[in-house]
Amino acid sequence: MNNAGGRRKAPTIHDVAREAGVSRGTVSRVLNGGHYVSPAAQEAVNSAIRKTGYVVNRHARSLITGRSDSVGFLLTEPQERFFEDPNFNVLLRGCTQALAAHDIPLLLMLAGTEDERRRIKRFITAGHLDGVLLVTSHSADPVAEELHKAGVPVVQCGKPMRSGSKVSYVAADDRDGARDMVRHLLSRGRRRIGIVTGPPDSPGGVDRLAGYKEVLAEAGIGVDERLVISGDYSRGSGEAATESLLARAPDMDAVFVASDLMALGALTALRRAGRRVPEDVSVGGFDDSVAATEATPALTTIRQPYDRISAEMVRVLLAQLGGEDPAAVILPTELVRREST
Amino acid sequence: MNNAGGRRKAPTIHDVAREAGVSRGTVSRVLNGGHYVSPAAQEAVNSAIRKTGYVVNRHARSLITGRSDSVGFLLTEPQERFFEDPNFNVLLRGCTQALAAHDIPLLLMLAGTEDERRRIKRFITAGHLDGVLLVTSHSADPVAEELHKAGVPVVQCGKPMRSGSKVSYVAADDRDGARDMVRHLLSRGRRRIGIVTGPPDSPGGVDRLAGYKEVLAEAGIGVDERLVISGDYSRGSGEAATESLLARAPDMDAVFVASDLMALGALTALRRAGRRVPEDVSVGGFDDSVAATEATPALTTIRQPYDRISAEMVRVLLAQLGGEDPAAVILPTELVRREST
DNA sequence: CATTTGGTTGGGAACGTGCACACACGGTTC
DNA sequence: GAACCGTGTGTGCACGTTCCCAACCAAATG
Repeated sequence: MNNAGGRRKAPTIHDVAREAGVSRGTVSRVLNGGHYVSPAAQEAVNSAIRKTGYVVNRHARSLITGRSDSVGFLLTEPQERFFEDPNFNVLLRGCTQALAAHDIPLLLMLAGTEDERRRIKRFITAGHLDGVLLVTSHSADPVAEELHKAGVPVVQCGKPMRSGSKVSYVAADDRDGARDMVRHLLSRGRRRIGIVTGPPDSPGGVDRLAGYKEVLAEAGIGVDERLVISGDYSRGSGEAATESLLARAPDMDAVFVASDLMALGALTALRRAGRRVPEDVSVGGFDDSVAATEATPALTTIRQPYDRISAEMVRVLLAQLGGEDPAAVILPTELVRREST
Repeated sequence: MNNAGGRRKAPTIHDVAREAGVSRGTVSRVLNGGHYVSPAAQEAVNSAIRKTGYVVNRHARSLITGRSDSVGFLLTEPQERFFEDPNFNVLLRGCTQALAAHDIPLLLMLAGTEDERRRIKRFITAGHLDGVLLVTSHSADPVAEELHKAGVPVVQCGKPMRSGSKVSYVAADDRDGARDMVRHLLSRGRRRIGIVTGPPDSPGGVDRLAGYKEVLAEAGIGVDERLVISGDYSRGSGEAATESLLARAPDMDAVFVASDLMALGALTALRRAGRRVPEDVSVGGFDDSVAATEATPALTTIRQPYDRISAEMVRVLLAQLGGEDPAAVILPTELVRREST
């Protein structure tokens, strides 16, 4: 406590070594696993660390190991979606927490513009990130493939479109979730079931549509193409798409909307058209974001286990840093019944 | 470890020097400002940098300078609010972008639990963060003061409660915003104006209440304490508070709610009570978050310039890193008229 | 008793950078 | 001719850590 405002300089591994009466090498060994260290030395070093308040200098460590012990959270979304979609928050928070448990800081990087991407690529190739957690909705995004090719461990949230890709990913079971929802709507006596699916170039769009068609076929109901339309996951597109559906098939008695945010738009469109939910038209969403509980009526939806998704993303990434091969993880979804069906 | 893609090791300042036919020192000088370097050498170095694709190694630099050239974004909110409140997103994104322009990475750190705080404090005192951007709603938070005392540059979002504090902050003009809103409600012919303010230990609560009282006094209308209640900024608390107001003062013809999120709750409570908005009761919010535009009816609200707030937070922090004194910045608000008044 | 073995320890070298310092240069001034 | 300039350039060292290697020791083996 010598200088008032100024930060006094931190104790180094050298100070700890002197305090414990051992060499720097021994302290380093205690720090990194404690192999080949006698119990006595171990204890001496640990108490010296406590006494001096020593914290390892990550920069010096990184310099020699070549690792940075930090991870990037890369968001390739256009800004509007980042504002709008509460799911990103849940994901971001989950990843931050899971990494914190391993003492790994998370660097947030926005990669919306080409300029931002260039800067990030420079940063990564300079070795300042051990790995990257990638979040994007239009998962045909080439960035994952590029980074992977460059030898950077990547884990993507959501299934990549290109099936040949060897990039790790963690995703919910879109197809199965869609099946559950459509079966549920059938069980409520609905037969003219519409769908607002995601973009045709996103697996969320393709797989949810596939599940929908599968169950209808199973039930002996053919797919009426007038009941099928796609949106871009934004609220506004859900509203417009539902309007189109109503115009094309006025007898529609249910609609499965491939995201909660779009489902909010669907509710607006239905209200404006004078249809009551769920009496006239049932509405099913997808995600179980906060939007679902806050909607009136509260949305029946398919819960994506975002907390588990983020935890798995971190787990897979760390495994990959440890030398394991890329992996794909698909997590089960769950139907959450509320008021809209 | 040369894996499949094979990351070849990055070129160093030494490679650049050899390529340019100069010494490491000269390259370093070009990198850091370019003083005392001849135009010829400057040009040779720059083209060598381009040719080799050299990127400065931040770890080596940090090791010797003692700076880390990175900034922490500290969130001391309990998790629910982080999920719920879209304003955090805007702030986080704005700060990330503003920092990226200076090539400074942002490290996201959650400081909800005591354990997380300890870990963060260790991280900071180890010198791995040059400064901290702090976001918290209950701004009596001691963390800002603690970090400041420890000599860490801090910029807080929102006015600190303790008036003696020397911590930098950037905030919107709460009091003036509240004045604008109440004047607006008066101009719409309302006279029994209620208020759901923020927690009494937050400046958002105190100052907005002060502005409310001020304008009522100005207009010759006394403050009816039955029309005054406080919430905690959550949607649920807005709903409950509005219910209480209606019970205590059934003749209320307007309510100024100190956050958009709480205003959504107020709309719910009013709808349930059979009051039409804005015919029977006008509702004014605060923030102008996405929630305001998406509500039905769309909320009249006080716009907090979050984009400018984040930009100013970064500006003030960088200035402080450059040796300037802590500063307080108060930004003007703006009334945004929509359907709810 | 000499030698090997295996756990344990210390010391030197390196990682890539910035900074202090020394030095070169041609032109003044004393 | 020596001592000073100011600008431009190269060199050695330090930053705090990990890694490698040699040295040590006690116990086990020949």
